[in-house]
Amino acid sequence: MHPIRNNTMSHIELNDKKIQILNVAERLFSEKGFEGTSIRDISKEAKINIAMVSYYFGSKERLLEALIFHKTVDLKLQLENLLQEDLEPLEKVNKLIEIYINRICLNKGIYRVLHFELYNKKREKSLQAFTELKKGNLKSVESIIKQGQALGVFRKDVNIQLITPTIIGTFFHFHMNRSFFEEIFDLKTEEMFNNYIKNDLTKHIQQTIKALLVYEN
Amino acid sequence: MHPIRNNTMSHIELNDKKIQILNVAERLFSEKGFEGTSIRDISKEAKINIAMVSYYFGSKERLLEALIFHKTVDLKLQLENLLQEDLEPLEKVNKLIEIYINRICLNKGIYRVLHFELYNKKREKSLQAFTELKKGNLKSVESIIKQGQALGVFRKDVNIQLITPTIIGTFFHFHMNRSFFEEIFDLKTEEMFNNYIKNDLTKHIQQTIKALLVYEN
DNA sequence: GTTTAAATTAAACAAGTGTTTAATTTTGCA
DNA sequence: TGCAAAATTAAACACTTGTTTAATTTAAAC
Repeated sequence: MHPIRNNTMSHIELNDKKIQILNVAERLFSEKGFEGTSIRDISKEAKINIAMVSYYFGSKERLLEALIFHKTVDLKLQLENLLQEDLEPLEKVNKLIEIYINRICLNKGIYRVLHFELYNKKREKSLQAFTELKKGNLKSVESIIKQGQALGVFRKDVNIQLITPTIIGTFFHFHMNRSFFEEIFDLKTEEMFNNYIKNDLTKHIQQTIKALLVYEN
Repeated sequence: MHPIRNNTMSHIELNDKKIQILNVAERLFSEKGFEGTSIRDISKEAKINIAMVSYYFGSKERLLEALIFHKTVDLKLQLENLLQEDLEPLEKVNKLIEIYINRICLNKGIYRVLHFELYNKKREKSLQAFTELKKGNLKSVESIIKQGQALGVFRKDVNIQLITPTIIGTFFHFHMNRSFFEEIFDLKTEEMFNNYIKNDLTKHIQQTIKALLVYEN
């Protein structure tokens, strides 16, 4: 009768209505935080009954788990594909940066949620899945850089594990202080803001990482 | 009778009990978020009556405002002092990075709160104060870099406004994914974690910014 | 010691929370 | 068409939320 009681998260099937709920939840969680968003908010915007969230996902907590799972499954693949491509090391790194920015741009909401709601260690389950994802990503980045080092293009005294923080961190900080940068760069429209990211911010990050990787004392 | 009704935030005097409340609030807001922290949580940990928060600060919202104001007033000065120091451009930049990291380390809590709770634009008042703070900081950074450019030490095609996001963003991303980095770097104790920041992470950021600023094609 | 204001308290307030229930409607299949 | 499972609903549940009230205690000034 009840579709998911005593079920594990990864086996929940996603019909249209569930995906609709997840999308609304993503936006609201990202805008107002997990605690700041009520199930009534979600059901109102998704135009469903309050009970449907519990009916479909079991609880608000498990809705969050389902959301994180749903939005991160395909991220891993994209980086692994990049590994196989036949590109020069620096081109690969630049493409890596573009992929990161693009991915996070497309999923702004969930990344905000991931960072904010997984910071306190209580949500063990979601956190573990997220950690595994990051480990996989780090491996991909590692082998791209080591390829460049083996070819003598990249210097070897860089802290590879800290390159991702610089890429994502720069982008994220820009995003988290959006209204500030909108003001100082005079980015009046959504389009102008996105264009700034696509051109200037991406270029800055690529320039930074390139300098770090190829600069000789 | 009531000490603060119809009063503006900046004029609230801070006695010991208020500061105690602010400190507890900072920790809890940072751990569980603004919405995730109840006044009862705060009053319990601060060992005061629930009504005292409203009595002292007027409301939970104004408690947050007071917290932000209280914790950011002296940040501006530190950067302005650095400007006056007689150092080589690169030394100045390195010291700038150390100041940033140190400041945020000392005030981890409030910076988390600032980023998370000020992201949605509803809290106009606190947001504006924060924006002014960032503008001032940017000015300091700008003139440090321009000094280096005038001396011919730094290249001129860097996006100065995006340097702070790289510094703070890298550090913040590291902090927000603390448990992940604790795992991959095997940082078992608080001390080891702080040492990693003080040595490796700081070095990485300094190395990155140096490369960006002095690298020639 | 009395008085007056401030500090502190327990209790109550209305509103909002996540979740469950039980009844009803819709759906898919025989 | 009939029937059983699934989907959907409104209502109620117990609980927590931020805030206010009114009473009491503490502190300071005269």
